[in-house]
Amino acid sequence: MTVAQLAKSLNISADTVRHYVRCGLLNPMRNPENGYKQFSEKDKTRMNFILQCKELGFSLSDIQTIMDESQSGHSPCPQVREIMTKRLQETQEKIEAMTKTYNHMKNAMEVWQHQGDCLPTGENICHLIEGLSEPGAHCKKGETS
Amino acid sequence: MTVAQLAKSLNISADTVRHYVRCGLLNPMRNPENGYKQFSEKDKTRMNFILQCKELGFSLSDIQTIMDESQSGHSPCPQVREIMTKRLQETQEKIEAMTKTYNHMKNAMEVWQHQGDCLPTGENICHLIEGLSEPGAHCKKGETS
DNA sequence: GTTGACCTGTGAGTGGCTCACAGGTTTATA
DNA sequence: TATAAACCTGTGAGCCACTCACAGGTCAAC
Repeated sequence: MTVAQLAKSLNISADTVRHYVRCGLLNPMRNPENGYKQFSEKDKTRMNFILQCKELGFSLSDIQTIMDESQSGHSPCPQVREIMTKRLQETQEKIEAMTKTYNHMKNAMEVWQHQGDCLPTGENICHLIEGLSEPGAHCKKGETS
Repeated sequence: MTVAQLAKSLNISADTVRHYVRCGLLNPMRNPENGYKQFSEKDKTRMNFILQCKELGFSLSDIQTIMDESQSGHSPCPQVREIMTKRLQETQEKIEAMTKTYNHMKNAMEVWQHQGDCLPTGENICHLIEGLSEPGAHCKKGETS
């Protein structure tokens, strides 16, 4: 299989395949005639594993770690559990942070619905944004449209 | 104000301040004696604006765009609304994607509680992970600990 | 044999920091 | 006044997971 064939069969981009090869997650043979990467069924299985791991929130280097451990004959399971615990918490924190931002955004959009646009003065950059933290300061006069 | 003083007064890292300067979001004077960055009160106000924008989900280049528009005497408000609409949707999509991943992770952790660790065979890498998508395949024998 | 579509590998760019590091500056002590 | 230690500076490079750009190679149809 070439890069494009493997990519298509797994519904990912050829660039992604190349990226994983460059990272060392995959080590395909080379076609001696033209130097192109040549993937075996085993490579495809490996790629599938990588994709499954990604869905589970593992980073590429996590995946490398797991595969290395397995390759060297040890059980990767304890590491898998440990890494997952870490990633689970990180993901939770990220979601919380993003949700907080999202709520700020939503709130801003609502407030802005009732405000017109303003021309900048030397003192401020955008009334909409600056007004949010100083409730009394948002645009009352000088509205332009 | 030096980098460290500005950073401390706004509770951000000195590296972040330097980063914004490198990006062109801030253009502090230089102390002619030693070439150090020298921030004015106006720079601090500007930095405050940047931080507010970040909380609202704007990217650094969004912020640059907004400040440029304002600086050139035009109202940045229409752009602010437009960019925000885009970022709001992006943020929602990101949260949804992360939540999906999070649920996968949670589910995996639960399933794994009832499974032992396995030694890798030539055929697989980690039963825990591979077992998730092939419900019948997860580790039943050969458990090691 | 030649056109043109497609594919290849590699280098570089993205965002938003964060770290490393050599050297300059400031402060405390001798 | 000398010197040592602590701290601060600017800049370069690295992080992650791709994605894009691009010059050149390959292949099928005519």
